[in-house]
Amino acid sequence: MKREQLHAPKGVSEYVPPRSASFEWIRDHLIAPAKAAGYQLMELPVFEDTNLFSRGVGESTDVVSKEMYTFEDRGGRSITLRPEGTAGVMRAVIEHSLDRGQLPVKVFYSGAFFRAERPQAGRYRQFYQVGVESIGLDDPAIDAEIIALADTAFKNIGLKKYRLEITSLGDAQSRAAHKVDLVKFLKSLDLDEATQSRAEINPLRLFDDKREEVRSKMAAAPLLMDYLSAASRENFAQVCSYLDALGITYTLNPRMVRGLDYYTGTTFEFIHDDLGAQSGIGGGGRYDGLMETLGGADLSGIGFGLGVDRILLAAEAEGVLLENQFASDLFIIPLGQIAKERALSLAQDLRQDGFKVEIAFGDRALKGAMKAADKSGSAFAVVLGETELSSGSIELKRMKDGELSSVKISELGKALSAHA
RNA sequence: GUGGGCGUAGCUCAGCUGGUAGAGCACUCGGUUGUGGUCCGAGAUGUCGCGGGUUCGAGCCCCGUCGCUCACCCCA
Repeated sequence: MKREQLHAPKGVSEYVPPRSASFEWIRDHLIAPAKAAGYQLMELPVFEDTNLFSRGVGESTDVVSKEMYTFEDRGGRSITLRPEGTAGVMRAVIEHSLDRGQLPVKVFYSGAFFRAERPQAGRYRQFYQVGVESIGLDDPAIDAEIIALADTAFKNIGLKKYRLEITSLGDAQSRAAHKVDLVKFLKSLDLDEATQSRAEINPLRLFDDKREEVRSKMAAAPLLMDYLSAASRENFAQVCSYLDALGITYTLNPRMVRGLDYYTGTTFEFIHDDLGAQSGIGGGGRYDGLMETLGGADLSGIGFGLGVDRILLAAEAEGVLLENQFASDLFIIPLGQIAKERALSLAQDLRQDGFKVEIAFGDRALKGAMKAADKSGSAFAVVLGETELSSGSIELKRMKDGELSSVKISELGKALSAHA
């Protein structure tokens, strides 16, 4: 009986060798700067109570209103696969009273997120994000540090063709004042039905409409930037001057819109130029009311989410991933049973010393095994047979030029570091 | 959710106005005895996405369906 070929669900991103090594490398580099700055891991569930997102992210967002994977579990509870990370982090911070300790609470996370969207280049139904959050203190210096964490990660990866856009969404009064004028302005516009209803849900959304006819109409729209209260303005100026001091280049984009409702104050986005329509590789901002909304103390926080899938795409587009970055140091080719036994323990010893060591398995002809060593990209190869076992010395072959050097088997480790 | 493009070996693709499949790369083995990358030879691999229709006959035509892809929307 023939079985149907099984496929991964539509639109998920998955990584298998050899590309999985690049994925892992990118993800680790995204996390590293946060770790170096004292941020600690949050390992949270991928599914949560649906209310967490409808309350936290906002009912008016597309993410909540039409992109969530929501289902009922066996106990009749409404469960949702996490579409973003911040809400879950806040829930956990409140639940474990982390905010009762020293502030800010500094955490990072890494994992899969889910959104039921139509897949496209750089947009997946299951995707990966690395996020960082600093909760409990409203200090412009933290805003700058958070932004710098992402920027440093991109620089360390070797990305060049990305840019940072920032703006301030101000405080509640700033936004309220602006909204009145914006709504008035939008009413004067002749918009199609779909756009009109979008405007009703969240008038700010019209600022990032890509259609030319909408963009030209929006050119004269009142900007939130111009409605900032004195305090908000001062706060944002501080953030900018810290960024200047850090040597981080950015452009002000007063028309920037984020898709999650909880953002306030400093808000930013990293955009990559080689990516097509889904060009945002990361974004975030401050969220003043989120924690209180979720039943916690009235504390402010700031954080970001970085799209690992998209950043991998960007790194590949820029060609910054080195080909043999992940290859082994040594490839051992044993000849015969006894040699195989010795190869196993030799490999184990060398691995203990920190070398990446592979063994040629399955009795292939020497030529074939050598070919496998070549394909593996390993820096060195050795053939371990009767001669070597009895003499105790072995020919260490440097693969890039074929140069052979005779070394004692017991000193292979030394030789590897010396010849590298 | 809306619209465009595409679905032929693991990958990239070719396949003339319909006559039941090919190339390159990759893979395996070999070119005499224990050393890869070049070269030469041999070999393995496809329900031509799936279902139906037209036809003596369909990978090529028609319908449907699924999938992939790009854009809108949305966002990481």
